[in-house]
Amino acid sequence: MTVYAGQGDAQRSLALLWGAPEGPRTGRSGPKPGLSVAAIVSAGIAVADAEGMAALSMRAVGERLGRTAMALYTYVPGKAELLDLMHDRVLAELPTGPRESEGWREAVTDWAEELYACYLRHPWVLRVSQARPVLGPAELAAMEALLGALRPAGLPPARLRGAVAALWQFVRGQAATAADARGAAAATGVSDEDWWSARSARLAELAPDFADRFPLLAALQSAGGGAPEDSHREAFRSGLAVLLDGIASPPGA
Amino acid sequence: MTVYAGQGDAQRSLALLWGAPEGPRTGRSGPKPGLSVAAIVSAGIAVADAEGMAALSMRAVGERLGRTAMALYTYVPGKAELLDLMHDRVLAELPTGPRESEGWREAVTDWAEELYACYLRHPWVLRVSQARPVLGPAELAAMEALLGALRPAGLPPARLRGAVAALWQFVRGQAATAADARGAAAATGVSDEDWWSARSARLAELAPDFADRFPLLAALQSAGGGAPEDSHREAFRSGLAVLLDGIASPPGA
DNA sequence: CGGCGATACTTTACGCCATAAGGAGATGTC
DNA sequence: GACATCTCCTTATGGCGTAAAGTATCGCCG
Repeated sequence: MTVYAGQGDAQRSLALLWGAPEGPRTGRSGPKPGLSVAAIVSAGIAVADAEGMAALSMRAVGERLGRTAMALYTYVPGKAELLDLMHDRVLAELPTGPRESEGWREAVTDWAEELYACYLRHPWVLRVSQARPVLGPAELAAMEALLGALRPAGLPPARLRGAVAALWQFVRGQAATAADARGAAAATGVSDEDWWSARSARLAELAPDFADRFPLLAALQSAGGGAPEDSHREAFRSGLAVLLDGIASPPGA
Repeated sequence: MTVYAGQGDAQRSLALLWGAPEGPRTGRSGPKPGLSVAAIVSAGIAVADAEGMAALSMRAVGERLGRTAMALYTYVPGKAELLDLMHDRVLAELPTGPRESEGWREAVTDWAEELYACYLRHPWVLRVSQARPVLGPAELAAMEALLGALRPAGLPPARLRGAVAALWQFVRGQAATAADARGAAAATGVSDEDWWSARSARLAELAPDFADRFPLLAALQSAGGGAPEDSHREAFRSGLAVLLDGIASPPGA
């Protein structure tokens, strides 16, 4: 199941994302906190990485910390805000420093590869809604890094915005496809290759007129390409190439 | 929340998607069926359109048909398969006939606009997983239509695959962004514009060093662009332009 | 025409989920 | 020592998908 983030209390999420790193807490009564927002976020990521988004429940996170689900509500307003925090923590894995690439093509390619790999490490992030982003520091840093990589291309603002959108959506979408395929393979024990051939066989059975109804599709399918085992990477590379060429070329028609 | 589709019994889904259009049912005993797969799919789409993916439950669909949730299981193996059917039914709204466009750029633009509009009509479709696609007839037809539009560009197979992937992911991603923004606006009563300005103000408060930490982002933000009220369409258009230019240009570096 | 098997649909039940409400125990300040 | 404050718990509510089993309705065959 997909999960909306950014649907919680945005103000609270923002404050937690950018908030002070938990001062020394002087002059407050009551028992010492046994948990922390950071620990809860880590536990949430651990659960989601291990069991997937569907298994991410407040109970599961609490259990991993030796608490009940309700204990978390002392630190975090609710599940939606926790997701916002988890999202930004994951994006913080991306490098932000200046790049040593030779040109903007390489720099953008590096950026895309890093993001793609990050998404594959944490596939559940792809189930987090992207509109009305929560604008955590890591997300903004990733954006800034992409803008830095694209700078030498010298695009005007409108086109730059388009390029950024197209690149991010593409990486995200391809990562989602690859991640889902990997997840399905793991869940069912059927390799991607086997799954596709089984599906194709069944389809040929149900729609014997396939090649007539979808001639271009059939032609493309039979026009072999890269080895099937890395078809996801192949699609990623060739799609990215199209995007880079588009960025490099002067605006057309 | 996002929902996996294609996670149900793929064989059953395929059969239902491609299956015979319900023969006259001769020589069968028992009460006459009061429902049909098609009616259930329609009801599901109606519920999802009206209330969103999160509100799509077997109970809700059954209720709309004057039945209980369990009545649906006579016709459909489960919720996952129902989602597969709903997905393909929605894509069947797309035009498939030959286009009267003047060139491939226009043809591809038309295709992208149609798909974008379709996603916005049924935003919940964007919460359906895309890997291991169920390969319903409508989805294949949409693919075939895109290939037809791209044909005059004369791309070699590998690049064609890349272009298709990049285009589809881009449209899907942009539609998701726009749809989420619209949904959030409807749910909260806060316009996109107001939301962004409120968010920006809060952000400036929490991160006063914003312009120092993210100079390129700040610059891009202040470099005004299209009117804010159609910023989603603007991003869609300029991103698509980059993609089309990339498809038009010869493979680079 | 009687009865029987197949089918449509229902009720009930199970184990999940997020979280509201309220209580118990620990810790600090006065 | 009294009290306020804070952490964490137990309990409860109303949802979910769907397994299991029961009931009602129909068509066929004897």
